[in-house]
Amino acid sequence: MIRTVAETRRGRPTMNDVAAEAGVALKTVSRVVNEEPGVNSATAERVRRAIEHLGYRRNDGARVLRRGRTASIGLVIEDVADPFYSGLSRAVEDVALHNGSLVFTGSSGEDPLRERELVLAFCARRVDGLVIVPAGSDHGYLAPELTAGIQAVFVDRPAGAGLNVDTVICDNVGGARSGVAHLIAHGHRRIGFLGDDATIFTAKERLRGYRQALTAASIPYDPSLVAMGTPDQPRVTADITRLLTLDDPPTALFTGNGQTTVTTLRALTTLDPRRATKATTPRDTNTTPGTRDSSTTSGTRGTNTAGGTRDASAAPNLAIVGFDDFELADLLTPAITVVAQDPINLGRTAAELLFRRLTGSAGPAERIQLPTRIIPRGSGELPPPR
Amino acid sequence: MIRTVAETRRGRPTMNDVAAEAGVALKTVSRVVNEEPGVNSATAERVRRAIEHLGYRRNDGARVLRRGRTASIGLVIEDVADPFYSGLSRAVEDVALHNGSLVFTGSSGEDPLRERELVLAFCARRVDGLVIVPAGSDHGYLAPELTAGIQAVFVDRPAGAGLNVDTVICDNVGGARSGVAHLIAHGHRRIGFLGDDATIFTAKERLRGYRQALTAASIPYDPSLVAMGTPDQPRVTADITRLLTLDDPPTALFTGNGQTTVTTLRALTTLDPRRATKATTPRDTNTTPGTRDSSTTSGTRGTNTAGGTRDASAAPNLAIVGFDDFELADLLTPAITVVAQDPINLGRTAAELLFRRLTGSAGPAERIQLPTRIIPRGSGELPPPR
DNA sequence: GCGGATCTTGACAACGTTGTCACCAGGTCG
DNA sequence: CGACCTGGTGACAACGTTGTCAAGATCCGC
Repeated sequence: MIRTVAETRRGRPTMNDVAAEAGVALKTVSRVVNEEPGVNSATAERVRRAIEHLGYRRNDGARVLRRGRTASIGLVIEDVADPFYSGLSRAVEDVALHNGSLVFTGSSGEDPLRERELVLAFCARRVDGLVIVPAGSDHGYLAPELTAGIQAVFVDRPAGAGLNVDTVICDNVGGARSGVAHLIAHGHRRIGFLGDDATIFTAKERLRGYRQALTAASIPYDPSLVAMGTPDQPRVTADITRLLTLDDPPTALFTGNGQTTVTTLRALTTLDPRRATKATTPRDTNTTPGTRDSSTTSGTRGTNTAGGTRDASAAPNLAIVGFDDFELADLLTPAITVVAQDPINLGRTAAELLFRRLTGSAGPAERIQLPTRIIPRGSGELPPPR
Repeated sequence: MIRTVAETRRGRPTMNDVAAEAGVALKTVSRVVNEEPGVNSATAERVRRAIEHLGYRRNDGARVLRRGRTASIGLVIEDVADPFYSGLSRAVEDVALHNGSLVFTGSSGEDPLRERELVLAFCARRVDGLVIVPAGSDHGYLAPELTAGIQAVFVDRPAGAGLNVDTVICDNVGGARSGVAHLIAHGHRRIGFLGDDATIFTAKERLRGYRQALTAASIPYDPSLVAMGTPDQPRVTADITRLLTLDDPPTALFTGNGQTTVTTLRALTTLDPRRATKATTPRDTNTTPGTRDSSTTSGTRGTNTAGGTRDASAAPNLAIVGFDDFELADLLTPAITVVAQDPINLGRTAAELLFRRLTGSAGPAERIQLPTRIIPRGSGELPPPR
């Protein structure tokens, strides 16, 4: 009995090992593995048995080197753990699967440097294409990649100036405008705006929508009603306290993204016992899924709620409309009215566009805008106190 | 002036092109790119300029082929869009980044076949290691990979029989036991159990914990109080209706995972107007983030709540304890008491174990069990009606 | 001025696959 | 019977890197 070298070798068997085992040439194994026609069925069977016996698996790395396409794409988002992006992520993954592609996923955490590192690492792996939720605004580093033929689609936010790439975003201005108009239609004229950090594209756009709605209703814009920043609990609580202790406090709030909405609700519960579910059982955040980062989202304990001379709990029936839908919005009391965008649609549309490009679709860069829609649930229909 | 071929060529420049441009040998470029010592600084500078000029990036695929390690790992989970798994996913990603590795992510969707496909695709890409939340129970297909030297760590659920791999799970039995004991301590003796599909490991374990708690309190086990299955709205609503119309209905519910808890709350809101936030504004699920799949999670509209002869809305103050914490549990009315496990810790622990193996740690397969803890918030402390 | 050490550089094979081309045996057709 | 095709197979180069080894230049001490 002949024992081949392969059987005793360390590590992965190669096509060569299989060929030796089956007594054929390397190329014949290649043909069998790739199901190319023109192999005698008896030979093929012998090869397949050898493959089975040795536990051979094709090395796709080497294959890629030879053929060019890697059948993989890179996905850079802000944070996989954020429900908005994880929905988007899943949609991209599904489209990729459908196109026979694998997905490298990476979270930038709003850090332009990390975004860049991730993108370049993906490019070094020679992914066929990229889906990017940009953190930074300078994407000059992408230019060489693009001219080298890598396809990229930006989602949720556009690319920095000077980069001509496909983009899929939602109608931030229109969505915010309609959400604020909804509050105005229910009688509100003093409407607070709580937004994400002002450097973020979507935050700026939504503020723009807010102002448009005010203008359309001939309500003057009052900067003191606007607060923007990262949606961590202390900051939001402080901002809300400031808003509610104004001489002429808002009767309604428009919150600029999902995280901010949730943080706002938690702040209001802390500030206003009448709204509070159970004042003695503070939230324990350490193990909560879906938070951005355990260090940025601190608990409600010990937040600096003491503040102005007026009582911040003077607004028990503050109306609220939030941008972004979120799980359980319907089960809160009152249920939360939202301007919903569709992360799954966003991801799917972007990925489909990418694969269309990869299969040869030419033409100038597209900019697709997806609609939003209002889902009234109660919190946005509360009238102002008279 | 000499124009090199590289400048006019299509596609990516290679080290060869850079070498030609800089007037050095291929190997010298390799040294510069990899920051190996022993290159004259003037030469190195010339090479760097050529790299810059051509927009060269190292092809990591070829590099991998030569060196063996791919500096990438594969992550297979149930669904990236599920907040539990997306938290886990983010933790794995962070550890990978910290170890200079990229992550291929894939969702199995509880389909053993897809799990297998994903794992094998990752192996074909020669990932260094795998973190797997198994969907199936037969992992024979992994054996050749393991003997070939691929490291694997199973998370959240153990591997199928006969596979000796590292495993990180949480204390499902103990967690469920303590959650149910908590209800018993508050006076309940008729406690319903709503669990995930009975084929899923964690679901079985938690049912075991439920039974242990009953036994410890000398309460007989009543199978009619147990309902298991995929946590889609119609099924859960039907099950709850059945439980509440029993001759001797439960005064408390223990829900076996996050999705089931949420679905249960939604069902109760539908069934019991006294619990309902606003009966006229049904939830609109189409755009909600974090749902398992838009087809499995249907809205509450049109669910078959009509059923038994008794009134299913007869339990306004049903106590509830849920397995898994979830965002907003603290803001519901009443706030929801949960047995929290820590998906981030789960992911981090698994990934760290994987990288310890990859850096040479030998020894027998470990089985790490992480603790859970109860977070009382109100719903689990409601007494039974007298 | 010579043997040897040091520094810098390059030629070449190898990683595991696929594309190209050529070869051989056997059959078909004119 | 020779030209031609066809089905099956294999030899070989190439993909873009890195590891090994060796060679040439320069410098040291004696």
